[in-house]
Amino acid sequence: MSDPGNVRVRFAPAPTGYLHVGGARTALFNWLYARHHGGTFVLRIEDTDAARSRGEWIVGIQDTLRWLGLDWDEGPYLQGDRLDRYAAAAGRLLQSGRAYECFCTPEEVKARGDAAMKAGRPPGYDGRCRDLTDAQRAERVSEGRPRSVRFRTPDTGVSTFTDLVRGEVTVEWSTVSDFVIVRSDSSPVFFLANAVDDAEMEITHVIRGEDLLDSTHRVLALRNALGYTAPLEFGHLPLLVGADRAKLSKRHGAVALEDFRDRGYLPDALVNYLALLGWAPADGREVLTKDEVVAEFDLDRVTHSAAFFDYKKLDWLNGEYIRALPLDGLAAQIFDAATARWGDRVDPASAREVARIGQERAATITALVDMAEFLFVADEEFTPDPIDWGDALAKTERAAAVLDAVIAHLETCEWTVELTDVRPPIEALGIKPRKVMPLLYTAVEGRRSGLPLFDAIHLLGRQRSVARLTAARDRVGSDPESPAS
RNA sequence: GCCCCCAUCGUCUAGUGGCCCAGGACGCCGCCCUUUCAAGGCGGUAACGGGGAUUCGAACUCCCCUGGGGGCACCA
Repeated sequence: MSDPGNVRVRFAPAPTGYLHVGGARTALFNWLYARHHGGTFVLRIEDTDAARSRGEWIVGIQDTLRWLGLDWDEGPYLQGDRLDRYAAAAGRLLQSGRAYECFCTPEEVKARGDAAMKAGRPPGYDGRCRDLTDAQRAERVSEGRPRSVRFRTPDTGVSTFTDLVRGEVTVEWSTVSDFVIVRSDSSPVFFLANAVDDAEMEITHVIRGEDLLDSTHRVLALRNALGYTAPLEFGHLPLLVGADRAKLSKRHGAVALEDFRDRGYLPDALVNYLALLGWAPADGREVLTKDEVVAEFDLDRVTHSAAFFDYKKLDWLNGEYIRALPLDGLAAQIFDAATARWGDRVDPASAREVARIGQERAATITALVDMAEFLFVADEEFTPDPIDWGDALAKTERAAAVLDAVIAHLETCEWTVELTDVRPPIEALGIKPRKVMPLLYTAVEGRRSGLPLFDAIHLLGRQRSVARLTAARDRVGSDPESPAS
């Protein structure tokens, strides 16, 4: 649109776990950037860490992206299929002297790094193998020492690049130590594979988390050493943080996207919410369709500071989406979710009624299904929440009389929603209906809140409703008289 | 420890020198509506971290401090 060039972006997750909100947000922003600019969205799986990568995660990540509606135009490319390219690139770097063989073990490097840090020096690689002679190298090889390849970073000067969201970022090369690009088992490390792939896949814009900001200098140096000259721009997104303001990670409150699906969130609502984390449209709208976000999205409106994932706001937004859903669609979702829980006790017509009656009141699909539990659960398994029941009973005067009156009414009334309104018989006792509602809700629906009571009773049917109220009446009777009266 | 990034209501944000004694949204509080609870309507509470500098004038520019975060792996 505003940039008709051939934008090519990629989402490049490591298949070392499920996709969490941070990763999903990165994927989304890449997708948005591609769609806004009419570009190409590439999916690339960075599985160069064989020890941690798992095939099932490769599948899981794709499932999640599909669920969110983030379709990719190319890929998934697996780095595991491209190892020869990385080896060739490493060979070139070795050849040109931009990289060198390193015979230090990870343990040695770590130990020396720790010692350096204690002594107040930078903990990075100390350059021990930087300038080995041929003879020294031969000696180490003959000793059978492990051999990795390290990239030689410049000794002096500065590295500067212009970040699309943050502006100019500069670092002194003296603070960037040499880093491994090929492991001693000859597998490539992230930096190498990343640089090679971004070049060969003709990526034009790298959009990723701010935790990768510092590594950009290394990637740029690598690209340079490899002779890649095509322009590549970077944009670093603010991190998503937990309640403690620390980066979200799997062991730190990061929730798998699948959990959102299981908990009844709508993908469009989640996408909408995620888009608002670090970005806002110029006009301040909060509820936006994907197309609207695509139309407005660009990196120059991405914010700079970390954002906290606020479930309260997501709940509100998800509720907006549920309320906006066509009844048929909501009914189908309720039916599916309820069937998953109660099997063939669930019928489409009832599910549709639940959807119709509950649509206005639920924040999530799951919450709505929970409201239908009283209806679909087997009668012998129906147990009112003991806490709700106790609270309601304690606050209800003349509970026994109320229940008797309601039961009598329901046993004889015509079975319409209008007539399952149980207020008249309660009023006839000289009691305000609102005072006894919690008790009746709990008796019929098992909890103090849920679907509107008269609809619930009507849906449940005369026999089941009366049975539950009678059971409640029995419980009251066994109490040593209504406590509050 | 060193390097980098960041800094507006509790939270997500608008704001790019005067329109801002700072706007919106979520949350929270109150009222209304009402079949308890929600939803909805109305109203309210609440922020430019501190100090300098530039300027007739700073939330917006610069510097310092403070605070927060990230990075410094044969993880990505």
